[in-house]
Parts: sequence; structure tokens; C-alpha cells
Amino acid sequence: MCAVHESRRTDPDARIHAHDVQQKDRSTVAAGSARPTSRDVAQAAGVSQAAVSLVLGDKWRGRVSEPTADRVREAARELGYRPNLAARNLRLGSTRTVLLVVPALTTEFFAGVYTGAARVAAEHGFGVVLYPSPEGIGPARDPFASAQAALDGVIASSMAADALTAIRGDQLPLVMLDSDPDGSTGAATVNLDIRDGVRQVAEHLLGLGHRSFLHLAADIPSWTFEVRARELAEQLAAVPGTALRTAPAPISIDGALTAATAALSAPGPRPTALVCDDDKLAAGAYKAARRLGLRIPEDLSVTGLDDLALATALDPELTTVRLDAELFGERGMQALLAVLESRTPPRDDIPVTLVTRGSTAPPGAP
Amino acid sequence: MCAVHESRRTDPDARIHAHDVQQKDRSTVAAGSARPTSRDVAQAAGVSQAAVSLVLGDKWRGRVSEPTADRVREAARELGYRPNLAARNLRLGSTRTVLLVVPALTTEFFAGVYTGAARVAAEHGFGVVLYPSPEGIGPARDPFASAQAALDGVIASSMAADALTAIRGDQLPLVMLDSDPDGSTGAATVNLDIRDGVRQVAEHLLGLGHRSFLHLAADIPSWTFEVRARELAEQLAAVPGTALRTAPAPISIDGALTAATAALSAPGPRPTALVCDDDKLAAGAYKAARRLGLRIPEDLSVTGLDDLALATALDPELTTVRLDAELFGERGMQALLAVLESRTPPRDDIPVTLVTRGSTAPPGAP
DNA sequence: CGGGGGAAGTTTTACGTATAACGTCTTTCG
DNA sequence: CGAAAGACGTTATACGTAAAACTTCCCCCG
Repeated sequence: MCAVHESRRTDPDARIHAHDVQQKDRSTVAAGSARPTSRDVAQAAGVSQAAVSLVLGDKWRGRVSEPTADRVREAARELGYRPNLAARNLRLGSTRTVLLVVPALTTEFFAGVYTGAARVAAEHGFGVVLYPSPEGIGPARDPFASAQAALDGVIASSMAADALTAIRGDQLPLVMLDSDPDGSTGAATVNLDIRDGVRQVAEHLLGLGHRSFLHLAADIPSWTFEVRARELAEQLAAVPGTALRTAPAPISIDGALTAATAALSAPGPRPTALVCDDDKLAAGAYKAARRLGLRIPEDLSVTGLDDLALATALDPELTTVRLDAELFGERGMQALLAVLESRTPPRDDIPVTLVTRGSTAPPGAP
Repeated sequence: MCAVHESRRTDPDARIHAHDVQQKDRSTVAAGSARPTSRDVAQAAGVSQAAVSLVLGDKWRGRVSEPTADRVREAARELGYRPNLAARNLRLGSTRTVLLVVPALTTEFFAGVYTGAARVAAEHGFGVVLYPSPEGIGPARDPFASAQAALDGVIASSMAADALTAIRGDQLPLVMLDSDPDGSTGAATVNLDIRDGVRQVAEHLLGLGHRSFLHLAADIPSWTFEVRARELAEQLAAVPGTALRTAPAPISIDGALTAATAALSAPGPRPTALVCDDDKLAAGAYKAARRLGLRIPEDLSVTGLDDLALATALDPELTTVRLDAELFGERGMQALLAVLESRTPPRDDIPVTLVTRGSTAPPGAP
């Protein structure tokens, strides 16, 4: 057996010759119009494929002479060469593509998150593919079936727990947006400083003199909204003589309309300030108020959360907490890049700002 | 040499043994935690890698026995095997991924288009990556640099001409959404039936008795909006005694507010009906009307286009033309699939529907 | 003058998959 | 009873790239 091996090794010519012929055939065939490969570029520039890879990969310093490098680049331009990413990905074992999981694309908010993440990603040579998580898209029992791309990492925003385990099972680097920050999942986390947002709202309304509050709360179970409810209660409890009621509502204009109408026409003293978990909820509240003959802000102050385009479409314009969606996406991507490079991502929350507009005023204003 | 071959053939054990050792080395190294490959599955199931590929690729009928196929599937499940898409793409020369180019993600509309396209894509084993075209994202001199994925095709929505040529230069199968339909580009096209949308609006308003119109027009150069303006003019010209003025505005609430305020307070008879090229423009018009003391719909009827969530957030709710964004995306993807399969995509326009709400009424209503 | 060392490449290999081409072994049929 | 035809696999190869390892050639230094 060894002898056999030896005999083949010592006769390389036959091998090489066969290879040559084969290659010639290939290039003749490809001469038609197929996409040029690095080998075609190499042939055009009169160098080896490896040289092309070095030059175009910008790793040629001290390995290829400047004139040769120029020739290669020229040939590549001439042929309109574009590296085959599938091949590159296979070789490198990395796709430089990450998945962004969003709960839905029904508002501009997640569009902003995507935009921010994609911008930072592009700066680092990464791409971002989107996975709107719930129903809506195909079979998709599995996020990764739908994202045809192979992935280097995942940014998951407000994810359901089951989908999360699917991801973790794959051991992919993971960053969670606005999710449980107590480190129980072990994943990196980027949060908006929602607590501070609530503080600012409470301070603003208390400062105007409000004491009777209604919290129009998103009825979806989510860490964000739980924290928000708790913080609001705490802030108000710190001031004597305040009252706080809560009305849950689905995050939709109609849902909010129904819930707000019921809550505002309930017996007992009518609240003078309405704190909404979302700008859409506020929009529903506007309609409820108008239907009940309540003027905003004279009879009822309203605040929102998000600062969507909707906020300035309302009349009066909505006082709301601005979330910088793009910044959120940027930070998420930066955190993921940190994880990918085995660095520890920083854990500072993203600041939010209260935007004061016409929907809030002292209670009982004329 | 022939002798050599013969001797090896008749001594298969040696060969197998050598192979075994090699594999063992590899698997020992990989035993750590690397992702399992089809070879690992093969080893676990006691078959060749080719058999694994056949079974999992569902091409095994008559080539692999049922029990063996089961063993392979079991092993794959056991190991949590997931095919390496980069390798598959390289082998097949196709990525089953298409690019969706959208002008921006600032409204739900394009989110809907994406959702619809992605659903159809998923049903056919395709993925969709998103490219929000203009500024906003990174360097992106070139759409394909940002889309790290290699692409099988492109769906381009309302694209600028220069980006288009970049795409066409790549000879990728292309479908254009709501773009020039005169076939001059040679690309397949899917359009919304905007002409019919305008007809319905005109009919509705004329039927209510309106004769004096203002067209609040999107000031971006786009085939869609040009067609719309022309059709509106034609429809109204068909009825004697009608007047039509046009006010261009940037597509934003503030822009519309400014333009509408100016147009509505211009000298001459005030229009009784305001046709807006976009729901956002309508939102701006609402604010202008309120500021001028005009009641909607009593003093001014307003119509929009899109039927965004915004339309029902307004008070009164906006009469508008509903565009089914998801259907649009679905049709776009179906057309692209047709092109990819060398079929000719159908050229029927997508129907739109007028949704009558509270913002329109007969002129001079109490 | 010998050889160490850099410059400028080239040859070779591996990434993981899909599939064409090739072997066996058993069954069937003329 | 010999061969053709399945059934059930296997072996070998190509996809296009990146990069490690190797080859030349030339210059410079001790």
C-alpha cells in the first residue's frame, strides 16, 4: 500500500497535465457570459488566482509589487469582477450577516432600529437581515429557515421565550434589546432608559399640578411595560395625595379608544392626566376624549411614548417620550460586534427625552 | 498504472482503512463543539456523505432504502445538523435570496410590502433582504455591498434611475414596483391600479356635489404621482363647471401643513374638496384646516392615499384609498419568481379600494 | 563568497455541499 | 443460464475563495 502511494507521488507530471487540460476547457466554456471569477481576473492580469485574492483583499503589502497590483485591479474593473460571496463565506466560515428579530414592522420604530443597526453593520462590513417574528411570515417554525442567509449573530428585540430558546440552542452570539436585564439569560442586553422616561413624565405632570392619573397600559406581557408600570406607581406614590388607576388596552387605536372610553367614563373622580404606554394608545385616547366632550389639554392632559410621526399628526400635538430608534439599533449592533469580538459590551442604558408639546397643561386650565 | 489501479481495487480494505483514519482525525478535532457537517451525520448514521445529501435533499427515492433514510434523518436530528448555506449556495450557484429595494422605511407601507414579499418568498424557499435605498445607510455606493448576501434577483420599488443602472449592469432578474410601465426598461413591472384609485376618489367627491378641488400633491418626481395628477385632471375635466388647483408639498406633516395653509388661504373661491397624495399630507391638511377655522368635513372634505394607521387616528377618520401593501409585495415576489423560472409574469394591476370615512361630506353641509 | 533574508509571486489546500459517475448485489426474464 | 435491469449505495469532483506553505530570484552583510 505504501508502495502504491509512493509511486503516485513521484510521478506528478501526469497529474498536472491532466489538471491543465481541464482548466483550459473550463475557461473556454466560461468565455460566454458567466460571471467572472477571480481566476478570470488572474488570467487577464497574467498572475495567479492567489495574487488576485491578495490584492483585492488588501493584503498585498510586501507580497505583490505595486505595478502588478494595479494590473490586477484594472483587470478586475475591466471584467466587472465581483467576488462570489457564497464562496467567500464558505472559506471564511463567516457570513458577516446578522439577523434582526423584531416583533412586527407595524410602526416606524422598528424600521428605525433596523436602519440604525444596518448603518453600523455596513460600517463594519456586515449586513443585516430582518425577521419579523410572529405570524405573518410563512411557515417559519424556525427563524433561521426564513433567513436563508447563514448567520453570524442575532439581535433579538422583545422576543417570545420559545423563539429565544431556538436561537440559544444554536449557540449564536446574541444581543437582546429591551429585555430582562438581570443577566439571567446570560445574553448581552441593550436597554432604553425607560425608567428615566417615566420619571420625566411623572415629574412633568406633577409639576403642572396633576394629582389624579390614569395609566393606559399596553396589555402585552413585556418586561419593558412591566418596568414602566412599576416605576410610574413608585414615582406617584412618592407624592402624597396622588391617585393612580390603570386601564389595560391592546396596542391599537381602536383598542385604546374602547379602553379609554370605559376608563374615562367610570364612576368616581375623573383623572386629569392620562399616561399612555404608546403613541398609538394616545391617538385612541384623543378620540375617546373628543367623544366624551373632553378637551385636550384643558380637561385632560395626555402623554405618549415613542414619538412616532403620529405624535405631531395629532391635534394638539402630543407630549411624548422620544425613543431614538436608530440609536437603539446602532447600540444593539455595536453590542453584537463587541460580543463577536469577544469583548464585553458596555451596559449603559440609552437616554430618552421628554418632548413637551400641546397635549399637556395644568389641570382645570381655561 | 493500470496494474496499480487493479491492485488497489481488489484490496478495498486498505483504502477504507486509510479513509477511516483521516476521518477520525477530523472528527476528533471537530468533536469540540463546531457545527456538525453532513459528513458528521454520515458517520453517525454509518453511511456516506452523499447518502446524507440525498436523503436530506429529498432525492433519495429509489436510491436509498427507507430504513437507511430514517437512520440518516435520525442522526441529523440527534446532532442538530443544519446544512451550511454558504456551501450549498456555492455548489448550486444560487442563494435563493432576493433583494427588496425600498425608498425608505418611514411608513408601514413598505413594511407591508416586505412582509408580503417575504411570505411568498418563504413559501418557495427564498429569503428576502432589505435595502432602504437612499442616504441613511452607510457608504453604500452600491446596493450590493450592503446586502452581504449574494442575490438571485431584485425587486425595486420606486427607484432612482442611477441605482437602477447599477442593478441592470449586474444582469440580475429584476421586477419593478409601481414604475414606468411602458416597457421601456424591459423589466417586469407590477403596478397598483392608481388610476382607478383616482377615479374612485373623483367619483365619490363629484357625487357628493363638489366642484371646486385642491390637489395637495407630493412634490417628488415619481411616475406614480404624475399618473395620479394627470388622471385626476382628466376625470374632473370630464365634468363641466369644475375647478382644480394644485399645491405641491413635501411628503411630511409639516410640509403639508405649510402648503395647505397657503393654498387654502389664497385669494379666490376656496376649494371644498382637498385631494391628498398621501395620508401624511392629509394629516397636515387637517392641522391647516383647524388653524384656519375650517371644519372637516362640513367646510372641507379631505381624502388621502395609503390607508395607514394614521388615517383612523385622525378625527374625523380619513376617507382614503387603501393600498394593500402586503398584496403588492406578494405580487412583486410572484412576478420575480416567474422571471426566475423564465416565465412571463402577468401584467394585471393590483386593485385598490376607496374607504369612505368621516372626512368627506357634501359641500356646505351644516 | 556564502548564505540569510526579503520581495514577489505561485502552488496547493480546505471550506461543506450536491450530484454525476461508478460499483455491487440481487432479481428477473428471455 | 446469461444478461439486463433495478435497488442501494459509494467515490470522486466541482463550485470560487482565502491563506498557509512553498519557490525563485536578487540583494546585502559578515
